[in-house]
Amino acid sequence: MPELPEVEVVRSGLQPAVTDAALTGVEVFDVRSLRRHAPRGGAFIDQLIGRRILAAVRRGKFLWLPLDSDRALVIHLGMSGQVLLRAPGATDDRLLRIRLTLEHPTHGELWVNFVDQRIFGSMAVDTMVATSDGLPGGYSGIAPVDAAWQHRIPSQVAHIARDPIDPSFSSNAFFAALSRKNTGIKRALLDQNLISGIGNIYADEALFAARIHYEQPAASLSRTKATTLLTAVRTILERALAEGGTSFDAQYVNVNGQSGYFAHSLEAYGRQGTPCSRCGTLIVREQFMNRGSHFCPRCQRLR
DNA sequence: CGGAGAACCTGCCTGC
DNA sequence: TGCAGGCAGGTTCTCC
Repeated sequence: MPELPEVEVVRSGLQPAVTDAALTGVEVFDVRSLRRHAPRGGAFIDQLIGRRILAAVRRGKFLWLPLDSDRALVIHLGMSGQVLLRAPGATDDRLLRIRLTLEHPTHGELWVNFVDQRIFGSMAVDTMVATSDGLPGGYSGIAPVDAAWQHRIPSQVAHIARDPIDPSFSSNAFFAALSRKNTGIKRALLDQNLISGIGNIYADEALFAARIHYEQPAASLSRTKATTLLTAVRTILERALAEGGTSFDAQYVNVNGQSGYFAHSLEAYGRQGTPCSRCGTLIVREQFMNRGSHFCPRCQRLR
């Protein structure tokens, strides 16, 4: 479900609630939500109870809460995950998989409910490793300070590329990687090892804005065209973030259960059969990578 | 090794 | 009303 803007909305909502809080309770209702945690079960809880949360950090679609140990609690929302802040004693959310109980020094006790319909999402306790470039591991909303967690990253996130709104993202490295890729541009945009945070919605939106066909070979883009595309990606991600993300239904919500408004601004995704806002040609939907690709057949020609 | 497709899951909506 | 089929915002594994 969630791409960078939606995950960032969750991160920023979590940050004030969890920073400096102590983990006093962990309940796992479905161990399948620990699929990225090794080993499964007990050790997950043992490594969390009594620990203090230092921050809420995000790279691409991965979220983690560094702990006052050498580990972090890694959260991935998958296609349908939600993180909801609840008052203690609140009625269980439907499809509740994991619940954390926190004790915050000023806000008191709080429940963090991890809800996930399809169970592609997960929570995991993971060890932190140094970032390969020595730069901050991800975005935390906190200016760089001399804190060990800032220059580390959970081992299972280390292979994920920086995202395009990360100050340490390298445009040159991205362009170079594109030129080496022997595949279509949409596949490249969705490859989290090249650039992270982009999913099916924002890939279609960025390609529409840059007037590029989704199967255009990645290596065939000129430097100018690739720059246009990266600018479009950033513009769209930031606009979506400013509007609280894209919600089609109650599936994507922020930590308080509220929807985002960017769905009203979509130009291509889900708009098949309706006129292109630029030229009036009907937007087409094609099956691609087991999902839909939406584009204007006139503005976005394969060349 | 890189690239493409399958696999992992459940719930909801549509059409018969 | 019931049910089969299609669809869903992602990542990782396997096969070529």
